[in-house]
Amino acid sequence: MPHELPKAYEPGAIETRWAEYWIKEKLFSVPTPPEGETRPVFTLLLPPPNVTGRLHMGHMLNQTQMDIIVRWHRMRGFITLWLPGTDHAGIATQMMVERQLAKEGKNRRDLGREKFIERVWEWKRLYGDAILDQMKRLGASVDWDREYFTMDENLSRAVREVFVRLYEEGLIYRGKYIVNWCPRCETAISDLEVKHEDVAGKLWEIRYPIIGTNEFITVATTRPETMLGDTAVAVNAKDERYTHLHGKYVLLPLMNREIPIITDDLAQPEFGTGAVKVTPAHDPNDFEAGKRHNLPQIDVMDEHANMNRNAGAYAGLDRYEARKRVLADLQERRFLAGEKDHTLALGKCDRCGTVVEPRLSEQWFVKIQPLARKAIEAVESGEITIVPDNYRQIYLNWMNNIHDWCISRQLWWGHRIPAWRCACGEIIVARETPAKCSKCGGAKLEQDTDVLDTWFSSALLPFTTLGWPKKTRDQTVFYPTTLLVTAYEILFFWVARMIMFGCHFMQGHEQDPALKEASGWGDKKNDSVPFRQVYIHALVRDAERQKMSKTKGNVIDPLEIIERFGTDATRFTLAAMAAPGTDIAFSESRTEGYRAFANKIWNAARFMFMNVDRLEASGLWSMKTFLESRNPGQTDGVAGFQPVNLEDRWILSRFTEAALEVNISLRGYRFHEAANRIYDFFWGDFCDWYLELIKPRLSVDSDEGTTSIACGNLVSLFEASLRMLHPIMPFITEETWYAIHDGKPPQRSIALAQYPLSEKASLISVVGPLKSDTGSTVIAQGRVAPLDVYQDIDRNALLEMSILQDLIVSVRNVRAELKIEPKVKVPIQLFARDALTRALIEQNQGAVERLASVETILLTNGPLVDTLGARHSARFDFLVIYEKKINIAVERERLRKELEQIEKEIANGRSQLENEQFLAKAPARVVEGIRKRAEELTMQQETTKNHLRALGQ
RNA sequence: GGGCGGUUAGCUCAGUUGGUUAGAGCGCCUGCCUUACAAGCAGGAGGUCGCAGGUUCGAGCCCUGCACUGCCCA
Repeated sequence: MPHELPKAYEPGAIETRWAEYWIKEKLFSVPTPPEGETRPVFTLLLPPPNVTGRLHMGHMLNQTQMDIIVRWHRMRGFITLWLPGTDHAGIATQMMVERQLAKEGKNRRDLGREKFIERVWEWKRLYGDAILDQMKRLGASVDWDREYFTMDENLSRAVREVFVRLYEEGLIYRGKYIVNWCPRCETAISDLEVKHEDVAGKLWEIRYPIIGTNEFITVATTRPETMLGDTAVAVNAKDERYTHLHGKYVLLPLMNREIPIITDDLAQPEFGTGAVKVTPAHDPNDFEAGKRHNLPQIDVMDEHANMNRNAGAYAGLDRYEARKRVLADLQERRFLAGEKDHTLALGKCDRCGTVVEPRLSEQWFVKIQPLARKAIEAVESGEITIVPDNYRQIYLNWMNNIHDWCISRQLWWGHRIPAWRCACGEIIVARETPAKCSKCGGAKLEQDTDVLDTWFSSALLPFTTLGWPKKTRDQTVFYPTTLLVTAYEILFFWVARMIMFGCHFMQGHEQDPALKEASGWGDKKNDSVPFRQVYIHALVRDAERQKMSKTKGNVIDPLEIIERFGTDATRFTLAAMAAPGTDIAFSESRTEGYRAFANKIWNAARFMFMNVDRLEASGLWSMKTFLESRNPGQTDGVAGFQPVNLEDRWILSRFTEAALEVNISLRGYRFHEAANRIYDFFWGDFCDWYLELIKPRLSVDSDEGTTSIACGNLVSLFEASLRMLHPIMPFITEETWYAIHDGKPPQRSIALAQYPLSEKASLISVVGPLKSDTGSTVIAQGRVAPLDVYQDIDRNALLEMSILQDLIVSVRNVRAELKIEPKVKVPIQLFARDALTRALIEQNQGAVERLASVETILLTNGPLVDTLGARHSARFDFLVIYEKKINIAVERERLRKELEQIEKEIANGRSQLENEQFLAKAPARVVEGIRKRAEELTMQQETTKNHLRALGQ
């Protein structure tokens, strides 16, 4: 069947078609594996995007990396479950809907709680799946049958269960404390949701008159308006300046309230005047001090950060207006002693940017220490590994300094706290709505109006998505999940909390031992952890390394990039730039380059099909017969390949090296290594050399056997290369793979075929470098592998081919120097220094002639004279026979520069070789290398000198 | 204030326990519409690896200090 492919690759239609096909066919759905299943398991939870979300570059990077790892595991034969879902995102979603209401001139209170929540659900139904639809365009191979939403009934029930259990265990408590309050969102937020920003502010000094004396004590503050709520002045007990004031009282200016001078470490002698005002209701440190000294708490602001009745004359004013008025009044009454510039770290609401107000209020908290202890242990003991490793310390530092977690939010959208208050004052925490009070029996119960922090529910997902609190087969198989891939930003928000909850609620859980062993986790002792590994990826920035943000307007829309360059090229860009631990400065020029790569693959496919079609038409070969004979569905290698010629042996070895290395790179989440390795192999080896070398064998002039072997080799190597590339570029590989199989492949998708050499690669352990003689491959340089892996690499073929390539490139180089017209073929004289090289060149004479535009090769029996157009190397000399038409002056200059370079290196090498210390201490391999290099250089030096002489110098 | 990272070609970045000649993509220069590919092919220029010391036979890599820069935490 003839293949009509357009000359340039057009990804658009192809990609959407396959994306739809994969979903329709449910290729990635994973039913619960039955008892007795022995295949290895790989489980990955998708960090649930917000229902308010639109796909951005961060998602795209995150999902590309997950999809690469997931597809790779699936092709390696793992039962591979990738669980997708979305997060209800309490504050964000509520804000969206409130904004929508505002356009109608309404607010949520106009609607009432119930109506409002209905409205949010409606909004979620309309817009909440937008991001999942966009995900489908990326080709993310998730199990859509298991898609969840954090407010689903089963997940909500699990949230209540967790809350009640923690409450019963004394790990959730309710209390009146200072929390971070956002006056705009009108809710408490956790420490993590406050972002600190250094701003230029003032430090004001205020004089408080001391009762019974003519003295004043001067306090320093950045927030003068809160003085209205002062209930003490603190000095340090060790500060001798104030010793005489211990036990005295001051009269609080503007309020005329008598408040004590207390001694407390809150006051640091070096800061300001050494005396500080104490406002227990408006500062967390003052709050603690207040408790130590039994001070009253006077709250002077309301939930909008406006001054309240307790602020006396200032009631009703906004906090900043109040500050101005307080300062003016203090000034007027001569209480203001000074004003200094001062930079302060201002806390702002992560969500809306409003300056956070420390507020005294009644909230629910998680007592975090007992949970943190287990979470620290899990990471310290290596039961969970974090990649890159430096995040491990960051995690542990945070975990060791953790504070109790405020989990109640004064919102309507979210999981409502399962606590009820009886008229008698009793608080009842229960899984189901209680009918009557457990203490007084009264039926007048009111549920807590607050909802839970969104992260509280998402922290449970690794087990609740697998059916918890029921004990399910899914849990036995898929828990702990294998990996978590996420950005650093949510290491604390989400990752840390999942670890805490996982270790707590899944304590005692055991994964199916056979599956655990098969999956490679047999050495792990703790199956309560939510995942075995965490991979933290970088941030995607714009080309100027700026963080992308809507306000800056530098957001790159991944869908727009996809439209222009294709999903495959975009994915490849992200993979190729994703060196662990480094942020990605996304540049379109790179994507353009990888679109060219896709085009290269496309055209290589065209070349293959062109030959296949031609040979089939002449009855010399049959794709169908060939494919059936090799049974490609059953192999992870290059089945049906017959290495008869040097180029065959060579490309097969290069493929083997590449595939082994790609597997090893993916194992370590080194996506950039894997991507570059495939790129170099496919373009640099396969297209640039192999295709060129086999062209003559594919031509009609060749005999039938030669042709059919060449064509079979071409097809089988191409097919295997597609499988190697598939995790990174799923679309173009699926398209061409289907074309190879004429629409009837052995599996329903290349995604279900086998990954090249993954099993062999898994035998290679990564240890220190064991440099080989040739140093030609990474495999040889850095890894230890059992012999049977090395046996697949034909070292002679690699060496021989490198000699040929060296010859061809050198001749091309000389041709360019001599300005020989590209079309003109020239004869060369060639002397081979050893028998191997001579035989090699004789056997591959045609290749050299064709690829280097050589007319004939005249083999000589002795070294060639040095003259223009000649080259000398360790293995051969050659001379291009051509009338010189070059610019003498330019050539001379070039040679002079070259000579300088050579002599510098010779001097370098000589000084090393004359150094006895070096000879004594350096490994023989290195010394030998330098010696060989020195010989070569001396020869080159001679040649270059001779050339210069020939030019009249 | 505390902690962590970065500084390598014009740009964006690789560089795996120190070892022969520091790489890639894009850009640039020269020449080619060579029957798969001009989104291509062939060739080329371009780097005192932030600065200053030190350890070592040998440093882009290890140590110390400095400069600039980014991020996180308080």
